[in-house]
Amino acid sequence: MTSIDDLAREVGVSTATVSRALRGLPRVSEQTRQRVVDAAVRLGYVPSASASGLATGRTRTVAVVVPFVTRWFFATVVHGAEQVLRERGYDLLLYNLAGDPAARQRLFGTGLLTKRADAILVLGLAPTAEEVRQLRSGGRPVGLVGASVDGWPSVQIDDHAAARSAVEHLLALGHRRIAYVGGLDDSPVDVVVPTARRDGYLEALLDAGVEPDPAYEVEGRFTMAGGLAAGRRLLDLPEGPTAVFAASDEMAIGVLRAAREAGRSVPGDLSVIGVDDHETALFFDLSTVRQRVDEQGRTAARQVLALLGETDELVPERVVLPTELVLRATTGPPA
Amino acid sequence: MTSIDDLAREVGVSTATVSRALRGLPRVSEQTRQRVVDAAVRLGYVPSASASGLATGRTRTVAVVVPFVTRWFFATVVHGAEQVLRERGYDLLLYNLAGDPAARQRLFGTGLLTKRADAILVLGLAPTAEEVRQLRSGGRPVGLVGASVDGWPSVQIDDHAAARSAVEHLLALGHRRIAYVGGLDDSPVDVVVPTARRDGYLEALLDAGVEPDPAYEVEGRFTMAGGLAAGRRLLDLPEGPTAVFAASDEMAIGVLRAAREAGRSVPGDLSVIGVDDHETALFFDLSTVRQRVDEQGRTAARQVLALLGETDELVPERVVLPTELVLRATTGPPA
DNA sequence: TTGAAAGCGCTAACAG
DNA sequence: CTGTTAGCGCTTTCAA
Repeated sequence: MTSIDDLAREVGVSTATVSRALRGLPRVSEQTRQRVVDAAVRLGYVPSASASGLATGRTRTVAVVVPFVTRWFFATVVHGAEQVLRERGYDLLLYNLAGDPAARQRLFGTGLLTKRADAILVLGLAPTAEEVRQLRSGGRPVGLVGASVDGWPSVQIDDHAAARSAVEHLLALGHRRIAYVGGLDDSPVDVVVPTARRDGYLEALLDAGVEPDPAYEVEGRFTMAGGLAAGRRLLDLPEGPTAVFAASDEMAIGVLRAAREAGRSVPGDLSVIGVDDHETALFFDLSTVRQRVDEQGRTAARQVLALLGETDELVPERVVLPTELVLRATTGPPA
Repeated sequence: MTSIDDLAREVGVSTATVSRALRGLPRVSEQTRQRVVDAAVRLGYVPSASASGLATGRTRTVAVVVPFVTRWFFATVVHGAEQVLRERGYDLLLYNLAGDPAARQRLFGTGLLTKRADAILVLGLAPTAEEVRQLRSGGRPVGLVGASVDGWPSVQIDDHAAARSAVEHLLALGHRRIAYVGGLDDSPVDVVVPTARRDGYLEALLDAGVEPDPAYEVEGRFTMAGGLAAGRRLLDLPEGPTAVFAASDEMAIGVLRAAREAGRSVPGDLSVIGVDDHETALFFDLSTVRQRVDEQGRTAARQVLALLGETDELVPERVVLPTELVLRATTGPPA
């Protein structure tokens, strides 16, 4: 492992000069810079992140906290964020809660994140007041995806409007018995998104003069399996819905499966619409509300980089990305 | 940010004692340890990773290199690895190649990884001889998932056998015109897995006395979209296959879609089988060859941790995890 | 334009 | 059982 000293000795300059040369700072002659760079390549020199981190107090690392890496949505946001971070030479430290509340507490409760990263990106989590306090005390920029907190940058879609547009589509088709499959549970995650989508659903119904039926609100845990279970429950109802709005495509796909199991035709007997435009939605011909997922990651990364002074771009503090109704084959008029 | 000095002063001991106490080293009285720990909690002390990294030469971080985070398979392996790393107090640095060959070269070519992490996990990539040399020169443990290199720990399935079992199933059903959808392209990734699966496919055919037809080998890029395109091509053939073995479930799902588009019934007109037992496979009733994906991540993590001296477990150097034929509704006898 | 030197916060001998 | 001390490999004044 060649160190800056080796390199300095090799070139015959001081370590200070090497440091300046390699980081493109002024006050180094073009000629020396060239010699330093050449030698660095020749010796395969790579600066120690620990050493420069210790000296500068910055690690050139961003911590990304995600509820579940295995979910397409979060993986895609991570992908987007990674790309722009990498461009600026930042590394990405991944913290996967995997649905474990203890992990969440450990992570936010201790100053861990703050010590290890220059900035923190929190995905799909609405930090509690206490967590906000703890994160704030760390003094590092924090960016949010899918939630927002005063004074912090955030990226999200208008969940309320997205839900409304889906439900309004179903209403326009003539449906009145419309169910909602979402995540209302007390899982460690996703507390704000499902709530907003449910509110949008309820509001659209009320505006259309349709009385919401509590039996039509079912837990789907944001997974296909959860959607399947939810779909079964709904189809077992004495007077079941003619249409289902699922707060995510994965749940919608589960509902589709339940319909098939029950021998109901889609959209003849049951219309189904989701949210996301998940990779698989196309393959199920699923109607959905599309959102640009990797763009959310990219934007969030840009926001914190801006706060770190890494870019001159003006990145708005609170970004709300548009959604788009995508009609495919799973929605149609009721029988 | 309270430092070890602050803490030492607070408790009235030396920094050395604080360091020992907090790391659970011997040669500290239980009483002092308690006082140190209490004070640490009270002051919210968290050691600086940069400082201890610099002092020890170890960062308590593992770098994980993945071709595509957004693919379910890799996200799931990362999830598995993350869990066991976290247990031992290791952080995970994520490097997503996202299919960019330049990124791959930058990553392996410079000593970056080696400097930043105590160990490296490479997923779904068969390192070139040059890359092996470079990684080896870093002197850090390297673990592989989905490939293997002499002297390095690895976890994989027997791709050859997995493919054979799928194809033998199709043969047993009476199919003779069996196509292969895989990844044969020169993408930066997956060079070994698709090849092994294709070989298994060919061998199974030959053993059964079936002459392989080159027109039946189609590129699917390991994506649903690629599988769709592949399926279309196969179904357009004058004398198309009666069965398709896709090297991944995602491609198999694409083929299913192509069949539906073309009005072919599955498995009546076309049988389809994949590999993975992807989350979505159940929902498509897809026959497949199941592999335990997160277990691959867990095992790989354990292997490098063992090499780092973090565990007493005996972890075999080369692990081959079993696969299992899962028969659902997309395979049946030819018409 | 360059160099000397003092840290950054922690660990690891070595003494005591 | 505890403290002193010398680094780890960089960055950053301050001088030259």
